[in-house]
Amino acid sequence: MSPSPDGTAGAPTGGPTRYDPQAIEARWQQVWHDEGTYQVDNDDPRPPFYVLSMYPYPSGPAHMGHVRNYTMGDLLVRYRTMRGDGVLSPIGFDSFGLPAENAAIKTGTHPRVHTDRNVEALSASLRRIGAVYDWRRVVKSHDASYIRWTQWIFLKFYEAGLVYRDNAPVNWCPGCQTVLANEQVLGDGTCERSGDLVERRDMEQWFYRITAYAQELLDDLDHVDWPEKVKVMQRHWIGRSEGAQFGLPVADADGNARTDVEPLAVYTTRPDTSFGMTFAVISPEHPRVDELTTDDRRADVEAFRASVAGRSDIERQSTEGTLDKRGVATGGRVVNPFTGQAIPVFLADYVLMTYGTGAIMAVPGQDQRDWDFAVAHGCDIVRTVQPPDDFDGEAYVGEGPAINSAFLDGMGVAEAKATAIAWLEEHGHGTGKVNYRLRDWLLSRQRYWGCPIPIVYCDDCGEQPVPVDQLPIEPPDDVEFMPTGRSPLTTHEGFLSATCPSCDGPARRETDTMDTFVDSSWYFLRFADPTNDELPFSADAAQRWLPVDQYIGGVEHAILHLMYARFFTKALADVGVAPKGLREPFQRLFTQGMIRLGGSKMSKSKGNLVAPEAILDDQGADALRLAHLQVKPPQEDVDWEDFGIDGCAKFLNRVWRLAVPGSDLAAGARTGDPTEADAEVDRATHRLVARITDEYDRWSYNTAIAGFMEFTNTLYRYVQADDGPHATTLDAAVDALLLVMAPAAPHLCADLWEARSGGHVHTEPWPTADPDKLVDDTVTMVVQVNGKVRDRLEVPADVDEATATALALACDKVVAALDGGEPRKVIARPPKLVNVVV
RNA sequence: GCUCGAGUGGUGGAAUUGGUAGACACGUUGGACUUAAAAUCCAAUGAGCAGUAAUGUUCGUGCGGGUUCAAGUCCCGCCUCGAGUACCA
Repeated sequence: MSPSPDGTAGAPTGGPTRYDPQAIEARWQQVWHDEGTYQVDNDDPRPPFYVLSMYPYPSGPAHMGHVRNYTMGDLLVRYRTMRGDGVLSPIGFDSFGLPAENAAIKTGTHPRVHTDRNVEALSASLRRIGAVYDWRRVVKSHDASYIRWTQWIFLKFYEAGLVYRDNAPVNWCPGCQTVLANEQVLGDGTCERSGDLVERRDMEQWFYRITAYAQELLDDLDHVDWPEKVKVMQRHWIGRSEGAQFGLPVADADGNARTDVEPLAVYTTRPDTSFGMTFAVISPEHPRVDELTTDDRRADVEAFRASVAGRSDIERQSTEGTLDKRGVATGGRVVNPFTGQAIPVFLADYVLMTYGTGAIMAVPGQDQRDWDFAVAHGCDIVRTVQPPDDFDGEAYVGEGPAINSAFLDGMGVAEAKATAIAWLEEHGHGTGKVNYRLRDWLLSRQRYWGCPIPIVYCDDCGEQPVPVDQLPIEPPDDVEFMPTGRSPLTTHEGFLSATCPSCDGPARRETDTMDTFVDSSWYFLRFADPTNDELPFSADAAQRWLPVDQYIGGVEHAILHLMYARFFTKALADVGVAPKGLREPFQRLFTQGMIRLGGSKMSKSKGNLVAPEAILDDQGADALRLAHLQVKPPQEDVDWEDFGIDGCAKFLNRVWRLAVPGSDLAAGARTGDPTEADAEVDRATHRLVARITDEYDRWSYNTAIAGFMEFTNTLYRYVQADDGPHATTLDAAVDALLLVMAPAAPHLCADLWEARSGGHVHTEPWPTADPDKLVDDTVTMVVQVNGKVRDRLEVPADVDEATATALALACDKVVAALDGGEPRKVIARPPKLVNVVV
């Protein structure tokens, strides 16, 4: 598919030069870089517009997923620049992380060396696909200048009470030798990175208090222009529920409520069904298990707790297994405050200590799981909502009037809830309560290649934040990587030993580092002010550029990165670092689909990567970019097998032969008065501009590429028609094509534009369409009989309804269908359609 | 189970408010150019039926109903595939 060695053999009679992607692409990449075409200063007079593609983990040269992502971002950067905006287009590298450390263990190469090498390789790839950035603003997570501010922000949050240390049951990945955040554990209980089965361990860990923002994180989703899918996922993850929390007094041997011990707190979303509570269930990890267990049941309870402790999370969460085996009676009883009845307390593994109060009221009449449990353990079942007459199921969870519920009887669910909560509050049993599924963000990792947590431990003063003037705390370079996978920080004396900032006595340093999602939670703010050495960024710079006008990335970050970055932005604003009014980091989000090969996601770990190099060497960057844009709507996943690189390369050749100065295709061009054919090409040119503008604006890149091709086909027919082209009409048409294609195929368009007109196509203003030229004088009107197309007529574009009707009724087909009779009805939608009903 | 999203020619897809279904591309076929091939250019290409042909005609957007003059598009009920989530009380 590469041009034939003798170059011009392919053109009808040959152009003065041939389309040589290698030569022009390298040259223009150099021009954009040397001239700083896409550098933008913070006092740029143009309207600010911030385009950001998620910064990549530097895993080596770009793969196809990168190409797709950064091509789309680049198209937008170039398009908005031509529209007259001062576009901030930064790039950086998410350069901390486990792969570099694993490589060090395997090959002995230091993660810093490995990472720097990969950053270089990836930077070079990005340049080679023609993506343009303000390279002065590069940010790398592992740079000392970035670590410093990541740690500074940690301390700022520490001061504000948004960071804390706690002993908690955590997710431990044996493969990664570190703990993971809840968000990094997949639904099947495996690590999202290594695929290993995640274990439960109790460890001292650091947390960001993201739950303090649960409600705001939920509410502000309404104010961002994001794909609904992503918003739904976040809402689900935050998991707000409204209900009531109240106490169940512990019962004595006679079943009376004791007043000398704390009632057992339960949380429910269905306080309206409380009269149907016939037992309670608590988590095996609940601190009051011992207290509630009677002596005769203690052996069974202990055995049950031991069996649960030995089970993995997946086993425990599976719905397999009979419920009687998954729960055990404690022998203890509590009192249902609504009925005054004593009810038994069970232990069951499905009650999680980490949600609500770790204890639930069980209402078998309205909850299927409670129903199953009640049947297995012989508990009473009382319906408190009247099911419809035709209901033949077990638990009824639908709407209906309350029954068997004293003062709630007859009320609907919503009213009964409110009344039950009011009753609880009035009698001091409890209150209405909102709960969230979202947990605090576990940020510590037992790894070397990450941002160290700036804390020291002093025997006398305890946990102490590192003074900010000692930042950054960098991971030391003189370390050995052990095949055990244990972080070398834990054995590095030079790193470990520190001085207590409070008493100047000896202290030891925290050896955990931060989750790399911490780094990516504020990098977009650093881009606004990347060299600031007083602050992570100035509020003014953030005010100018943030929120990001268009953020672009993979949907795989829908929960993790995007939730964390939102939290950081809000918290940074609240601690006075970011502008007060900056509540969201990314105003608009576009999530592009991933690339599959052989049915599975293309990824390094699957070993099914297609390297772009061979294509760049052969058909060139513009052809590869076009193929990515054309193959499918950008938000959808795509199979590599469906890419049409050759077709795109062929198309670029067609454009080249048409547009290159001295092209034989334009050789016989006429001058003088334009003909109707010329006027039609002129109108097509204006329609192209209008169409592409609209399609770029709504991310319909695949149809935009089709638009280029369609228009090019039109021009080929035009230049090869008997009359030949009109010189100025053709020039205007080709110029317009080069302008609208410039964001998509930048090298080719830049080269042709320079050859034709001089100057840089990418600094030209975006063309505008003349509205008067968007419609033809005549249009094709469809004539239908009973909704079926029977004829097509050329009519004036401004034909009125009466004329259109008359023309339609005069058609042979219509006359035949009417067979002398009158139409029952005529629907006229001039000038597009007339439908005759007979 | 729940929540989203998607099902259109041989293939990827197009059709923004209901108004010519299949743009554009790939593939295939034919023609031009060539000693030949490649490349290039031009043309045809949803399926069926009738016709030498121009053409005519029927069917056709996962399945079954419905609304409408008119449905890929709206409504109801299903099926299949994909994604997310999963005992969250």
